[in-house]
Amino acid sequence: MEEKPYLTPKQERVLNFIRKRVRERLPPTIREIGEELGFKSTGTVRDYLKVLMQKGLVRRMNNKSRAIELTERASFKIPIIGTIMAGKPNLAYEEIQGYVDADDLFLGRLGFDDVFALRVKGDSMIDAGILDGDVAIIKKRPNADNNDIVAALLDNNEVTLKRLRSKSGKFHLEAANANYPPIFEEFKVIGKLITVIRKY
Amino acid sequence: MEEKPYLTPKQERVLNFIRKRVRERLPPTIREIGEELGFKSTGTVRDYLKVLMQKGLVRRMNNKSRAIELTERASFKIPIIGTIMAGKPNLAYEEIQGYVDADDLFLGRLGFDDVFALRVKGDSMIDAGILDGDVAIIKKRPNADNNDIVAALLDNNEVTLKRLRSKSGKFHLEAANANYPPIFEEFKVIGKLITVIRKY
DNA sequence: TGACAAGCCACACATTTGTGTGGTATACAT
DNA sequence: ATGTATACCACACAAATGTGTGGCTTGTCA
Repeated sequence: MEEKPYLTPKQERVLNFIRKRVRERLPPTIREIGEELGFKSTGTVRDYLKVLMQKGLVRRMNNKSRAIELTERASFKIPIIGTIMAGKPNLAYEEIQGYVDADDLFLGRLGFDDVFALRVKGDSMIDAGILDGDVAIIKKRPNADNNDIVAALLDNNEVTLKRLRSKSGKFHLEAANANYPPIFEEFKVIGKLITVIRKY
Repeated sequence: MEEKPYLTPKQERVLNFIRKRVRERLPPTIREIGEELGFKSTGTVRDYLKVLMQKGLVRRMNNKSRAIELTERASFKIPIIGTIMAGKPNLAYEEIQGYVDADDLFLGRLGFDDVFALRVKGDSMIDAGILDGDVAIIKKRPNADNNDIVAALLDNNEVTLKRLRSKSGKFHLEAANANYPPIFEEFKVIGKLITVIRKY
């Protein structure tokens, strides 16, 4: 599934140090790497960086201090566990099926300039699994497709989360709850639902 | 709610540029800031950095390149919009009620060492608003309280997401779907549901 | 009329940092 | 034997980067 180039233990140590520093905010300088790993020559570190570059693990910019970039995504990852081994007292981390990338899960590669959140009030979308108190992540858009769940601005200046329906060329809004009638009045789509998050 | 020191527009621009660069991986050098903001002297930039430090917004290390650190939490934030102004074509960002902190929303301040994710299969928790395909973020724990939703390991080595119930001192598992009977067989709690995420 | 802060600039200098050349040694495969 | 990869070092040099001093305006507040 994932292509990981072979790394010698030493090379791995260098890469791990870079990872650590990047996580902690500031990529290291060549001399900082050398100091940490016990190299007395900057040339040695450069040799390591060269192989890491050749193996596609890091990118660099010329003549720029600390300009070491990891090619792997930086945002934190949560393991997805599949089946669990019998009898084991702990989770079998060997069984990790993959990782959820947090940023990805949230925004799916969108920037977050055009993204905002609404806290859901009421139970009008309960049959769509959207409950009171959930956080709805909305991608700003002036339009949407049939059956999309959208945030819409009503005439009374309320924002509501509803499913967009088209019937014979005209759009209206539908709740996901039989107790709420469809909305045929004027409205304006302000965005499309891309993610729902609920905390317990 | 939040103590934000007063910043002049110019100071804000400098801070925003630093934020941007930090997000994009590498804090800027003094000269990079000057270039972006149109300052011809490094001294000017240092003046700005000095006030930003005095106002507690950034930290610096002496004689270290790019060693500008933001004091604010780094993880990205999504604005929560409240009511929307009438007639405005765009979202009224002045109406932002606050920000969702992504990391926070996910994990609620927990580290992510003891956290993993399960992709939900089936509709057994549909009445709790947990649908097929949702991602369940689980905090590893060997036990939980009555009414908590838990990930549990069954005797047949399957992992399932159910609500934990105690009846006269004994625990069993309940689906949130009338079509599924409660589970009284042997099981082991492996973690507690803390977040549900659904992507559209 | 100060005094003071915000906003700028020029320029010299010190330090940090990256680049590059030329080595040495070991191990392994052809 | 020759080549190639790994794994180091010393050292000189260039470029980037941070520091510091001394200015100069424009406003505002007392």
